[in-house]
Amino acid sequence: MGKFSSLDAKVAVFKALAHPTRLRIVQDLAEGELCVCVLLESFPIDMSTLSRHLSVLKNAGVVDCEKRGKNVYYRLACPCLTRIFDCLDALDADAKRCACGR
Amino acid sequence: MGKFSSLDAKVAVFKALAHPTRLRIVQDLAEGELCVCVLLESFPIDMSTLSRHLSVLKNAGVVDCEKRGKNVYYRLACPCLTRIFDCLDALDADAKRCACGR
DNA sequence: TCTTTGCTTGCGATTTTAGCCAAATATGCA
DNA sequence: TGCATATTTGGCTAAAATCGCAAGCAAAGA
Repeated sequence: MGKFSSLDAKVAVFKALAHPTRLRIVQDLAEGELCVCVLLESFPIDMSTLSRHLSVLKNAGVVDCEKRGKNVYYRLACPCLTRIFDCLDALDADAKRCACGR
Repeated sequence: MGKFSSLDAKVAVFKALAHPTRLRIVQDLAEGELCVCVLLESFPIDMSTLSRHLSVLKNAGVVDCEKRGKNVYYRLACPCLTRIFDCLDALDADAKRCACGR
């Protein structure tokens, strides 16, 4: 049984992505791993709030983290997750790739 | 500008999918359009609740609806949306398709 | 050991979402 | 026109999510 095979696991992934800050975090992490303090520079929010967003993403299986020295580095659990964005972008960018022709 | 190009539009899509009932509705509609009364048979919830879930999906641009006679028929706004599920399923079913090798 | 830095967690206040019931609306049929 | 059916909307309450502040904790360095 895969990580995202159950309905609830999928719901958790979508719920994790269903917040502007978390979605931007995921987009940032698509470029490569980042530590919390670096992420914090991109977001005008309290570090505790950022930390909670990261834990939502982690619990959903969207990201992993690793502590190295004083810092905690977050990365996408699977880079393939960005394909989800590709799906949406494809609908915008290239109607021909969309089977329904819209 | 496509329908899902902005961050907020993407968030709305994920938010719409971030509920077990709505996710199952989308899965059901992937097979083809259905009217509210038929959908209702699949879910042990109040019709008013179902109607609200459908309006969340509609406002996010995930589904469209059309009234024909006494019934309202819902369908996926774009069948391609099911590619989002394919993305997740691919991670479970076929590790080779996943660039990160997990 | 003591202090600083980086991050997480407990908590309370506020906002958002979900659910049901009841009322409103719209269509079709008698 | 009047009634039944199908769906949506208003109003309410309960539950969940969000946020910042303050406190806790672990690793690093003085």
